[in-house]
Amino acid sequence: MPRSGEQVRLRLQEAALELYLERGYDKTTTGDIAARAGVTERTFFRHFTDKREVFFDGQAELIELLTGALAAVPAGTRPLPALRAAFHQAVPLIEQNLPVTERRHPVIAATPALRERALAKNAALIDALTDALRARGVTDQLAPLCAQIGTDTYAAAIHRWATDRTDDLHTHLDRAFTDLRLSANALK
Amino acid sequence: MPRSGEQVRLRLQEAALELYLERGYDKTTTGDIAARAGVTERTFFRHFTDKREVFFDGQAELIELLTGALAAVPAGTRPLPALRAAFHQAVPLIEQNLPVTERRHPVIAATPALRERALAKNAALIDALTDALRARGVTDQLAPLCAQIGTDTYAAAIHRWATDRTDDLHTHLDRAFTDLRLSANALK
DNA sequence: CGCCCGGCGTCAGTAACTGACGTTATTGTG
DNA sequence: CACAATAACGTCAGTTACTGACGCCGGGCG
Repeated sequence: MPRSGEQVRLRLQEAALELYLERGYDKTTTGDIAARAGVTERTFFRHFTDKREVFFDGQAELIELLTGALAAVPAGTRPLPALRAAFHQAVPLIEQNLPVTERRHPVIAATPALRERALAKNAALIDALTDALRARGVTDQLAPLCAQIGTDTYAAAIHRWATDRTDDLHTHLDRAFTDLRLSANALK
Repeated sequence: MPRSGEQVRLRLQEAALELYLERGYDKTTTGDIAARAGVTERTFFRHFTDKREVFFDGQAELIELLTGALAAVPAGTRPLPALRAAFHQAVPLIEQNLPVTERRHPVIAATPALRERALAKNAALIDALTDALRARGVTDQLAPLCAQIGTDTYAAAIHRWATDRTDDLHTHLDRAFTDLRLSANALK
């Protein structure tokens, strides 16, 4: 059983967020974060592989939730409708994480290194959804394309929702997928 | 007028590619690259901002070509057809760069740090295309989504073409956009 | 009570970058 | 054909992200 490792981890995350907001990402060292969390720099790197990773946690939960939801969609459902249904299942988790996400967002937007990592995390989600689509019988040709496009639409919906919160996330989700359908219909 | 800076830049790129292929990205230092190019480590960082950037050059040309091609598409053309037309214009450049791309690909695939940078470069392209779409009168809501989806489709086409070269890149491009249309049509 | 072990501290080391300053080679000018 | 101007490079010192090795310490378990 761990001593109190999980609490140290949480303190490190909170300390990093605070310092990144106060001084900016570049002007805070990993030693600063560790000091505010009451540990040494070495302990920081025992909990997080690098300075960026402390900002992106709980991604595994989202991937498990979405792949699980995708597997639960009735067989025979086409890829993009299946993805849309899975994303609807994730709405509560996203709404619940909004307070943290809103604090992180300006830091990520202002820091290229963090944007790169955010893109990498998104790519990992797409890879997982690609595998989940293949497990549903989607072609190797079609699975990566649909996973990518579906995730993009989902991301667009979240962005619209975060900037204009007059409507529900469910509503934005359906609206974004409708935009996708209408835009794609203009091809040919 | 510069001394011979451009040749040094090219030697550094070639040296980096060779060393990354020989020992792998992690086991080659920036000093190694500089030494093989016949310069010092400091000079490496005068030509490239970091160790990853030496691998991603000529992105500006592609962005200029695509945004220019997008601006040249007849007004009134819907976003995704316009993007498809622009991507067709870039086919010669991509075919011409294939030899270099093929050498870089295995290194990028094996190196997470380089994949992150590749994703960032792709994101920069999407941002440029988003602006170009807005200049064509596309909504702020629709422009980012279409730029993202169009670029994804274009990337899928290139990937299919690179792995199965029996067909033309033009053919793969049209096929991928058709896949997009058919997949999106399954929404409702 | 003593053993075990997981988490932490300490120390030393590597390598990616950065700023400051001096040096060389090329180019335009009289 | 000198000769200044300047862009590119070398040198040096420094910071910081990250890693491996080893020792310590506290808590569970027989």
